[in-house]
Parts: sequence; C-alpha cells; structure tokens
Amino acid sequence: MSSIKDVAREAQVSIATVSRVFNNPAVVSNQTKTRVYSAAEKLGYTPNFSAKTMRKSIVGTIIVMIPDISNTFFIDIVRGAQDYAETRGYNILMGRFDIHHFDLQKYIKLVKSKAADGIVMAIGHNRHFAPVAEAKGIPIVTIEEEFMGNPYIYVDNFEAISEIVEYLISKKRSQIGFLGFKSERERLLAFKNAITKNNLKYDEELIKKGDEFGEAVYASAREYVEAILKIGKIPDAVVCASDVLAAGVIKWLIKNGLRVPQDVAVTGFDNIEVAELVQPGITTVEQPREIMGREAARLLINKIEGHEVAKKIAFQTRIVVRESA
Amino acid sequence: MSSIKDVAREAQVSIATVSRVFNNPAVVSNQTKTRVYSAAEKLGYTPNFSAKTMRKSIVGTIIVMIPDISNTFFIDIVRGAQDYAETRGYNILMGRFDIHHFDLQKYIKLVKSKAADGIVMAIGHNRHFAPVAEAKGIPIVTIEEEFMGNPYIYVDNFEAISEIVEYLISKKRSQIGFLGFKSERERLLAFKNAITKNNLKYDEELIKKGDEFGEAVYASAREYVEAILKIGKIPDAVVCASDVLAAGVIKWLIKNGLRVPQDVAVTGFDNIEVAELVQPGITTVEQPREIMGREAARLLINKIEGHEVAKKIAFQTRIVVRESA
DNA sequence: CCCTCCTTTGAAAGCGATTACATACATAAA
DNA sequence: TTTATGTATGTAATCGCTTTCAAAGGAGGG
Repeated sequence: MSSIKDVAREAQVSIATVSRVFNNPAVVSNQTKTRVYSAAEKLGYTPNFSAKTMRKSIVGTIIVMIPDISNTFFIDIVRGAQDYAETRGYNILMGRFDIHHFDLQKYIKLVKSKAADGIVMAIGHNRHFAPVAEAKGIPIVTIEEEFMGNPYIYVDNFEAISEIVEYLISKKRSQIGFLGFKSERERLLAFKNAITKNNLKYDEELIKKGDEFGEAVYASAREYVEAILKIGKIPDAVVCASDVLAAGVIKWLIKNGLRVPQDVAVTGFDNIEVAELVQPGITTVEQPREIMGREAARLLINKIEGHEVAKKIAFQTRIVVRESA
Repeated sequence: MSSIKDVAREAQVSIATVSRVFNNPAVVSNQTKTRVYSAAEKLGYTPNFSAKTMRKSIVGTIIVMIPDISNTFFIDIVRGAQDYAETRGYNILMGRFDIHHFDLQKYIKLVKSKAADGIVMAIGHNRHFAPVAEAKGIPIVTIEEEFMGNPYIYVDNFEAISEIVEYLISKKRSQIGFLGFKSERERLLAFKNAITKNNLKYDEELIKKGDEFGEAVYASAREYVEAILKIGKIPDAVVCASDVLAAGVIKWLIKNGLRVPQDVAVTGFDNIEVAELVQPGITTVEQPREIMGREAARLLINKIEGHEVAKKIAFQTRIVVRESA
C-alpha cells in the first residue's frame, strides 16, 4: 500500500502538507489541495490507522460486552450502541462474557493497549462482578447493574414487576406464581414485595428459580409446569422473568389441556419478538433496549472524550398488553 | 500510560531487550527476563497496540458484517466466528448492512487503513451485491452467496427444501403453500422445483413473497393466512422460508380456528429458538450456523495469513421434526 | 595462549503519520 | 520605502514499537 510519502512525492509537496490536506484542509491552498487529492486518488492512498492513533490519544473503537446468550434483548442493546457510536465516528468491537468466557481482563487489556477506548458492559440484572483492579481508570459504562462506581443505565425492575402484579390483580387473579432464573433475583424480590404489599399469599410452592444458563429455558418452563401440575396447585396467573420463559410456560400449559389466559394468565418480561409471535401473544414489560444501548454508548464516548457524565440513568418500563393476561 | 522506554529504564536494559522479552523470550537470559517482567509489572505496562501493528503487517481484527435484523441466525454466525477467531488471537469488529446502512465501503476502508485485516460478509441468500472496485485485493469471505470471486460458505437450499417437501408428501399432504420473503427467492425456486418434480400442483394463489424487511414478519404471516382464508382455498401444508414466519402462520391459523398440524401442517427454516418455544413446536430445517461462522472465520484468517484456501464450502442441512408437521 | 563460535545485549533505523516551529513570500499598514 | 501581518509550505521531532546489525564477553578447541 502507498503511504503518505508516496503521495507527497507524487504531488510534489511535503508529507506535512499531505497530512494537512486530510486533517485540516482549511489551511492549505486550493491549488495544492487538488494536486494532493488527485495524487492520493491515483495511488489509492488510505491513511494508516495505526500510525494515526499512535499520535492521537483516541482510537475510535468501543467494546460492547454481552453475555453469550442468543437473546434479542442484548442484540438490541448492541444495535442501539452501534447506531449511536456511528454518529460519533466510533466502531464497535464485540466482547462477550459468560461462564465459559469470562474475558473482562482481556478487554481491559485491549483498552490499555489502545486497541479500543472503553467498554460498555451489558451485564444483565444481578449477574455480579467482582471488582477488577486493572479496570481502574479505564472508561466503562454498564447496563442494568453498577460496576466499580462507573456510570450505568438501568430500568426500575421493582416498579415494573409491581405494575404487572397489580395489573393481574385488577384482572381478578389472586394466586400468582413466579418463574425466573437465579440471575434474575431482583425481579423475584420485586415480585415478593408486590405480592405482600397487595395482601396476597406468597406461596413458595409456586415459585421457581432456575439455576441454569442459556439453553435451559425450555426445560425450566416445562419443569415448572409439571411441578405445579404434580402438586395439583394450579395458580391463576404466572409471572415470568422473561418472554422466552413465558412462551415455554404457555406452551406446556396448553399441552396439558389448560387454557391461557382463561385458566392461567401468563406474563413475560422484555417484549422481544417472541412475545408477539406465539399464540396467545404475551402480555409483557417493555424495556427501551435500543435506547439503553444508545445511552450507554453516549455516556461512554463522552467519558472517553473527557466530558463530565451522569452517574446513572434510569429508564421507564411500559406494560404491553396482549392476550396471555 | 507507561511505554517500553519506561520499562527499559526501570529494568536498566535497552528497549530492544524489553521488546524481546515480550516477543521472543527465548533469546534473553533468565536473569534479565525476570528484571524486565517485574519492572513491567510494577509500572503496569501494556504494549501499545498501534505501535506494534505499525511494524507488523497483521492487525488481529476481522470485521463480521451482518444484516441489521435481530435474527438469531446471524447472531449465531457471529458467535461461531468469534469463537474461532479467539483461538487464533483475532478480535471481531461488528459490521452491519441493511437498506439503511450500506456500509461495505466503510468497512473496506477500515481494512485498507489497516484497522482490520479482512471481512466476513454474512450476506444471506439472494441479497445481491454489486461488485465494489475498492474491494479488490482485500481478504473477504462470504456466507450464503458468492461475492466477487471470494471464497464462500453455503448450504444447499435446493436440497433442503426438496427434502421438506418430500417429507410433507410422505405425510400425505398434497396441496402445499409457500410463504417467504422476496430475499429468499432461491428457497421459492427450490420449492417450485420440488413441487413439480413430485407431480404436485404449483398453485400461485398459495404462494406469497413478502416484499418487506425486518419488522414485517408478523404482518406478512397474518396477511398470508387471511388471504387464503378469503379465497377459501386452505392448503393442507405451508412451507415457510423461516421459523419466525412459520410461528406467525401457526398463530394466525390457530386464531382462525384451524388446527396445526391436523388441518394444516406448517414447516419452518433455520431452527432457531422460537421453533421449540411455540406450541406446536415447529418442524424445520436446521443449518449449522455456528459452524458456518467458524468456517468463515477460519477461511478468512487463513487467507489473511497467506495460506491457500478453499473456493467454497458447502454444509448439509437436517430436518428437525416437531409437532407442526 | 590465541582463535573461533555462541549467547546476550545495545545502538539505531524505520514503520506512517501529526504537529510545533521556522521560513518564505505576498500583502497591508505606516 | 520600510515594517508588520498573514498565508502557505517545509523541516524535523516525535509517537511506541520491532528488528537488523554490531559488539562484548565467555567457553571451547587447537
């Protein structure tokens, strides 16, 4: 590939002038500018990225880390972040973490070595991270959970779950079960709180906290339905901590001859595509995922560029009513 | 941040020695090595990425471009690519293209400017790309479709659709409809071919090629079901070009009082999570998505590193039978 | 004891750009 | 005409690292 030197020679100017043409065109005369442009064109010149960032302090790349679940929830966050990053001239490097890949250290290293400028960690609720000494001083923004005092974006789970429970109560449901993963503990706490606040019975037998990761969604829903069928205690509503769980529960209820929502109402969480695709459609809680991604990117980039940023930003959820409840 | 110079001073050696310790430790004595290591540790030294790649020809980053649909199909490809890339020490830069973001040029530029080494384009079937002059000479591997003579990974849609049609015939279905997007034209052609090959009637009224992008899945399925209901010609099976379409079709059939699969069998394509979550589960065609992603990354990285690579690699699909057919 | 060879290290060039500083020339002000 | 000011360009230092080449010192062979 041709370098700035080649262009300089071709255009018969110094390399400084060539550099100016691309970075500060205002200061160079029109005549030279055209000479340089056509030389660059002729040689197919593209400025070398590494050389540039070696002199500049900002690289123009941010890392977005998401858990390794094929969950549209996180994908939308990435999309939002990317949309925004683009407008500020930043690229997105995909990061990942799950039980198998706990690579925070690796990404921190990428930032330290100036391969990227900072990290958005889409943590997900109640996945906890021990502080990492090396992470100090590098720009980080998290989603859903605080991490080492860095800014974060979140939604109020307590309020959301509370709303959905109250919605069910308004529909005359009184025996309400809950299904979620352990990692969604906050949603369970919120559920417990909402139940007792409204003077309903918090029935441990109708509660299940799955232990698993990723693939286990389907099995977990099935086990839940089979368990309540076995003890013969059928709730008139089930609050699920995610839409996929809700879809699974609906599937197994119907398979066992129960009607949704007539016999059992089911609610989800997240409002991903699935919620609309299944029959009956799932009543769920919508979180502004893309916007959360955007905001995370915005905060991060502002931080990178040295501006003062908010400590935390909360977003409102919204109940989307479909047929399942 | 501290540089190689600082470490050199701290360890009382030359910068050349420090560099050797990190790149070619075999040639330096144990004594010096330990001195350098502890100096590096003490100063929190991380080699600067840009400086390094300015001297080396390989950056260690590949771009994976996917269409901007929240489709787990593409996400799995990215995951596969990332899994593999990691083992070779490469990172993934997220690229994107859709009607709104046709940014191939931008990514090509990233490669030309040595911010990345090459591109995996997860094109998707029958999305066509006009050749791009600038793309010449840069390492590219595509998925599902050939592009400018570059290597590509694909599955045989013809065979897959043919198999699914024959499976339906074996289940005594004879009036078979098709629903797909325009972009899935090859699957439609394959469908047509399979129908006529088996001496069934290819009935235009039972075929719908949606025009839309992204969000339109749900509406498209609904329109299809309403259309066949209106003309009163109910097929005994519907082949859908994707699982989300199939889920939508099932939903609307059930809503209109039809039974799946008793009245109408429905098949999908891709075997994404949804296929298992809905009731009835969707009989579909599985593509080895992650593996395709891996292979794409492998081909690309080999190409980047100057090895000879295959021209194209085909993968086998597999029918996953569930309840919907 | 001298010569050769090997191991270990340092000096310095160069990768491709940005940018502070200097210079040259033209123009406006005195 | 002389001086001050501004515009356009060039020179050279610098960013952090890799790598070639050379040199120093020790070990082994004759």
